[in-house]
Amino acid sequence: MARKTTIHDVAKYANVSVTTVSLALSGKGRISDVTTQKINEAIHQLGYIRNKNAANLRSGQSAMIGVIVKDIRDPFYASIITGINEILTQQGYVMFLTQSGNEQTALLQCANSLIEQGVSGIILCLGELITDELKIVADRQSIPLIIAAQSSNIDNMTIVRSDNRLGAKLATEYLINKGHRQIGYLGGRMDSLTRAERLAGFADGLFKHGLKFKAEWTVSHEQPEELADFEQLLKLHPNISAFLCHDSSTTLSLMLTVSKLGRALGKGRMISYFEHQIEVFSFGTQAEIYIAKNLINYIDNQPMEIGRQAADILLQNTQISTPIVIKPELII
Amino acid sequence: MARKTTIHDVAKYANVSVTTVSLALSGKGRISDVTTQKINEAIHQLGYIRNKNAANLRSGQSAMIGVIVKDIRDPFYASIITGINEILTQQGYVMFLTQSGNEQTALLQCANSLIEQGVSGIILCLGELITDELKIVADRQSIPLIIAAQSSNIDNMTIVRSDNRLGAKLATEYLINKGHRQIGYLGGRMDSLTRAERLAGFADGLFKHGLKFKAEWTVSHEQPEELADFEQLLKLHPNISAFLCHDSSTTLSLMLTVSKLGRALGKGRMISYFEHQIEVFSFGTQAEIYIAKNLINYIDNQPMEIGRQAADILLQNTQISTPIVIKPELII
DNA sequence: CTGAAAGCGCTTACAG
DNA sequence: CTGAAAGCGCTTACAG
Repeated sequence: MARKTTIHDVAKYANVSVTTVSLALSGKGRISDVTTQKINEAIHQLGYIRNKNAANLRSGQSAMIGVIVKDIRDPFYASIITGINEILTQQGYVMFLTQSGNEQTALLQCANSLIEQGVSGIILCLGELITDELKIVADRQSIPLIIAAQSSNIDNMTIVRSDNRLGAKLATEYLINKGHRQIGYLGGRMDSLTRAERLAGFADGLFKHGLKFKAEWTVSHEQPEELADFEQLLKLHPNISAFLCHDSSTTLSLMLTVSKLGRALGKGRMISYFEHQIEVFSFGTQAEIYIAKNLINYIDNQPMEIGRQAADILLQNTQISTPIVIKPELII
Repeated sequence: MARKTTIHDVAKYANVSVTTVSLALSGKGRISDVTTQKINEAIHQLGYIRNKNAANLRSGQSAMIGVIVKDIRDPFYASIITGINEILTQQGYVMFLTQSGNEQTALLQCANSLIEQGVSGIILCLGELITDELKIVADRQSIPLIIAAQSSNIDNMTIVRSDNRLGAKLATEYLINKGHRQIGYLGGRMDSLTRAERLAGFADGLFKHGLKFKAEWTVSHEQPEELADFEQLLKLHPNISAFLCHDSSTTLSLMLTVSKLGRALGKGRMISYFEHQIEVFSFGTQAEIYIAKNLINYIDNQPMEIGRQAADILLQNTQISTPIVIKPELII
């Protein structure tokens, strides 16, 4: 291939000026139908593809959004990104994706790299990672930043997040309405903000129906001991008939434990095959496979919707100081 | 903020020419330590961030790679992308990510959008989607294309993929060596190439040990009936003592079925709590939660490695006609 | 090792 | 509705 075809080639081929071609391309000036036809024909014939680098440089705008995610393999983030992508594509934007991992320095490198590319905004999917330095860098370049998260206590930034508390409350009430009186909460790390919010919602639901929150019916997630802990809990409190599970992994562990003890997991519309049926309500995303199989009730935190809203707000360039809280959906 | 700081500001501040700054930035000319110091100081003081759009435009190069993925929520793809990202970041490249879904037109739009941005190569993670048109477009712009996939029968493009056949064979032999003689294969769609390759490997393993492949011990994945089908199979052939499962979703369905029938799932090092223990070997990625919990043996197709290799080859710009086949790893 | 200057491909007032 | 021309911020021969 010789030289790339440029807007000049198109102009010459279509017998118009470059201005006209440029205007037609961006849909700005009012160009006659005939001219538009000629230009399109030329573009097609020449296989012309517009050089956005040049366009961006000249116009000072970019239609590029950066996303920094801690780990795309986390289904919650994967869904957020799908939502972001949906809106960006729809609005003619493209997405730079960088993965930060847990390192603070890597995080800053990601941001720097995105800013060098000229993104006009950055969406952060970092869980509970600290973003103070990031904000300073972005502010200096006056690049808007927005956080998409499960939970957060950051208050000086625009943020879209889940309503963990409401989700837990609704699930708890569902279980209570089905007749469960002894309900436990399994999983999640002790220091997780998300877990704390959910426990609050769990308590909300219990209190509303005159039930008490019992710390001893709660097991946090300590990697190696989990299964043994669950087993002990089930043996110690055989009358617990339902559990809220922090995530799909916890749900699986519970399933294995229950099956090991010769009891069965139940769901409203499923038939029980064992005497002591235990009902589960899990937190999770649709992307998680066995949840998607329609076998377990779960609270969908709507990560795609979180992504969509975050992208929307960023593109509108509105500064919002109170968090946008996305309502969870009970999938029953 | 007034005007963005440019290379000229840096040059003025550091009392050198723009050439010198540019050279120092890209590490090309031999610049004295003193000068480099002055420049770095100026960059720091001014908060200068290089405009890559301008650099790309002028140099005709880009350090941007495009990725088109069918669905990031698929853990296999998510891991591939993590691998790609690792190499790109390491080499100073950035990644545009677009999600195509299943639509052919969306696919072309993604490609077009990436080319407009000036990517210097595109990695395709599209499963078994057809990419002929894509190739034509990319070729015309002389942009290298590379496929990262689970399986593939495309032969005119550079491709990095899993060795499904070997993985299935190794898993089968493992089960046989543990004493299993009646082994089934569950899950996967009938028309899946990946499934076909695995069945071939499954048969390889069986034949090698003088066992026969029995089609009736095989259930393909038909969404609504799966659980019932598994149950029927287990009842009809109670002597099947082990299964290869096509994916983690299938594994879960099997677990539920087994638990429902009052049997137990076993793994070498696990204790069996029921008389009829069934052993499972699943295909999957580390990202899949319950597999990661170390509860089930699985074949890791090394998607991150597939991503790494794909990125590596693309950056080296080498055309490779025979597929790069990544060896799977048995996680036991 | 450094400086002056051309030009990458586009957009955008400005004048017609 | 269209054209000539300046300039976005950088890189890169070229000459010193």
